[in-house]
Amino acid sequence: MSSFNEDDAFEAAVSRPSLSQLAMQGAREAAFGAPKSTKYLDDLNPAQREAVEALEGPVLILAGAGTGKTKTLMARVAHLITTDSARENEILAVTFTNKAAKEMQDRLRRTPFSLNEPVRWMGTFHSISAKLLRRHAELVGLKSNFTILDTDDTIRLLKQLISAAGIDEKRWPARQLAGMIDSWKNRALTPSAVSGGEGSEFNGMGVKLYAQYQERLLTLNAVDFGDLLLHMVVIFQKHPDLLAQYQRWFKYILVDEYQDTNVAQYLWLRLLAGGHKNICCVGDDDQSIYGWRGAEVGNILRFEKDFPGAKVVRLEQNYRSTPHILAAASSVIAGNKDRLGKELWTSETEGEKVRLIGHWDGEEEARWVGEEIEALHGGTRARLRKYSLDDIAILVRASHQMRAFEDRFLSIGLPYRVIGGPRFYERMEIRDAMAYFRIVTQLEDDLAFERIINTPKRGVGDKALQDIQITARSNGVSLLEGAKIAVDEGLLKGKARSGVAQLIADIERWSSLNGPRIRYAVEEDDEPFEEDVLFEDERTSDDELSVFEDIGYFGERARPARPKLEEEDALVEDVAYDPAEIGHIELAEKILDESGYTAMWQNDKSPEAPGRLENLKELIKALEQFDNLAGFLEHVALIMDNDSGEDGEKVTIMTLHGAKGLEFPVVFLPGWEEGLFPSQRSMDENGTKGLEEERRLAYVGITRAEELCTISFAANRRVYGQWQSQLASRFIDELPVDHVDVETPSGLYGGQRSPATSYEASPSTSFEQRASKADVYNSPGWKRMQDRAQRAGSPRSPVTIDMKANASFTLGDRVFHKKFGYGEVMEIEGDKLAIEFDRAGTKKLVAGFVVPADQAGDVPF
DNA sequence: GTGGTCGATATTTTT
DNA sequence: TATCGACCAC
Repeated sequence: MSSFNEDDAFEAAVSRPSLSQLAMQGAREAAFGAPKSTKYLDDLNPAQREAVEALEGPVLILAGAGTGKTKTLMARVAHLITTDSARENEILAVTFTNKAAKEMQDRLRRTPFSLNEPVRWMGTFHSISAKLLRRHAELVGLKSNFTILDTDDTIRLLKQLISAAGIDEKRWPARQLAGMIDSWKNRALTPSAVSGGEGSEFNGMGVKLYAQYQERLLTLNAVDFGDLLLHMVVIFQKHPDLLAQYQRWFKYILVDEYQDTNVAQYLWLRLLAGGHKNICCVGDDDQSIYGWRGAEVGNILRFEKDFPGAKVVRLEQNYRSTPHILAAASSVIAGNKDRLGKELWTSETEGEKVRLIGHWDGEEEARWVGEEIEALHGGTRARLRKYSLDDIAILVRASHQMRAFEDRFLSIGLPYRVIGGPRFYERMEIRDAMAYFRIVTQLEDDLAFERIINTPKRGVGDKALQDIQITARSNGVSLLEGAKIAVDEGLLKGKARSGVAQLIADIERWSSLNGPRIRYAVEEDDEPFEEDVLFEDERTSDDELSVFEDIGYFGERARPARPKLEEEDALVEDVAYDPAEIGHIELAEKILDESGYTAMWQNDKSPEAPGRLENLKELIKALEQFDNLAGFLEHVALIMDNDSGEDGEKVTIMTLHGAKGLEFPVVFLPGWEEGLFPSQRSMDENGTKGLEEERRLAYVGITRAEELCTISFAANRRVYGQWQSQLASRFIDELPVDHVDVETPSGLYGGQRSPATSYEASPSTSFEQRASKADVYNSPGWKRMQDRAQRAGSPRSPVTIDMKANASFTLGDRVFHKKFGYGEVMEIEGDKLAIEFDRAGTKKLVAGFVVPADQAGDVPF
């Protein structure tokens, strides 16, 4: 099989070989196949190249921030394929987030070499595990069409178990139990493996409840996120023959962000890499910030022991940030003891120093940042270029810090986007809609049924629900069946009865319309062990296979729901359409309409309602990319795609955690105060380990910046409504003085910001010397600000008025704001409005951010 | 079964 | 200070 290789064609065209050469080449190609181009190696630096070319055996790539990690990884994939070491299909590439997986796919597409087929086993630990578990579900007592529960489902389930166990839910919240179970699963502990001491936590019932929970999941034919991995680890451990097949299949394994792996993931990898040991892990111990979530930095620190003879390659040349920014980051991270050691460097020489500034309070800080952003955006900052708002990010330690910025930006009319809030699929309306889809797709999905039985209101309360649950349990059937019996036997009365009866009829009708029940051929080589590799006893039986096919769990690669009669569809066997079937998109709309769910939000007057309807529309739109509801549900269970098509330039506000892996020309790092950052709680709960993780967070924050990094802190901050005076963070003392400019605080009622004056460090400071909070506290600007503050009294921020154009509202107008809802205009001051919101109180806003009440739903951000 | 009030509570977050 | 959940009154 010869394939056209673009690179070769390109080279041939450029070098213009003679006809005879061409003929020779043709002959050679016919005999040996086209010579493979390794152009992707050309723009790698020596370290990257070394990492790419070390194909065999265990390799650890220690890739500092901004050192071309993804590029290197993808060049490695290219190299594996070009050197015929593996086919696309035999490479397992694992990431943590879908975003990272997607980025790899994109990157791979841009790598100069040509794929013969897609690299299919590239995805998150969870999505790959789900794919594997669907094949082998029966080995852990599940059916292949199991449901993947999210955190919310889990908590509701645990609540039931806790109250059934007669435990006071108040003292022992389900959340806490969920956290414990999760951490057990993160450590690959099945109930029987949990140690006695730990298991008797949670009022002595910890493990018992864990075991009960697992049983319940099995009867529900459901798994939680942790199970996806844990079940696979258990399967691999119990079935060495099966494991051996996968070991043989996945010839090369690549792992991204290895420092974030937990024990279960580590075992998962170790098992799969156990045969050939061709495992290449990329990571940065300095960016391990998920210890609290079960990540074990130990995994990366121990790599060489786990895989003797491992090759370790360090990527230290940074292509992202200026030298000052790198110096600051290096200087801070040097404070950590447990490190593999790495020093970032750059060939760049130019750049602004890291800016450090103290403010009087949090609002002042937000005000200053707002003004800075306007200046940067306007291009009026000396020595600096003009920036798009998209170039600018504010990275905070805790999400509550975002508020000050949101409030401020709202009132000066600076567009921003908050990343990280509730994820799309976590929103109430999305989950409700999904629950409808779930019950229709799987009539036994009790949790889904429970969720929607009274949404919208059908007069079904706790009592009615309980009756149904009892009926279902005593008959050993699903809730839906139980409900049917309860209706038939007259156990339900009045409203509840008619409501439930209607719902049951609806669900059955929708379900009958749910399709399409296409049988589509699984593409050749899509999965290991089709035909040739599959051992006879492991072959999925025809029955089971048809389950997959019917519900479309191979849906990602499946053909369109109603394939047109094109040639390739000749592969589709046995296409059976029921003429009564409607497409899944229409069905979804039908369900939401007929259930009254859409109407419920249309009649809702709360500020969120229009947004929720909007989200539902997006949900429907998202369906277009799938062939059927089942395939879609799988996607949503595992993916948080929050990329709602945003319009216009916006400043990004997000947490430091959320910023890992991203980069911005301009970064603001506010709130560097003891207790807040480093977080007091982190230090209290995890001591030095906690502090080191906080420090790594600081490192991550600084290294996000390409051109300009501004660190700030406030002397006073409102914490839970109480004013507290704050001390500048110890991390500030760890900044290298020669790479930092101390800016003059504008101070209380300062209004005008003084021009960027570089604070001259005392002559005795050497290159290695650290900056100090004292530099700020002793700066003339700080003293001036303190004086003013003392004269003015309590800490509070001035309100500046920006006179921007337009908007015509009259006193008393009813208006709508996306965040605050409906309200009435009470005051007008230029283009600024004071609005008394029905629910959110009185706010001052720029007129551009509200619309007349009758145009709700069409508000700028 | 719904709506209101009161009190406890308060990082970081992916799948 | 703000939010969420539980409990109580209609």
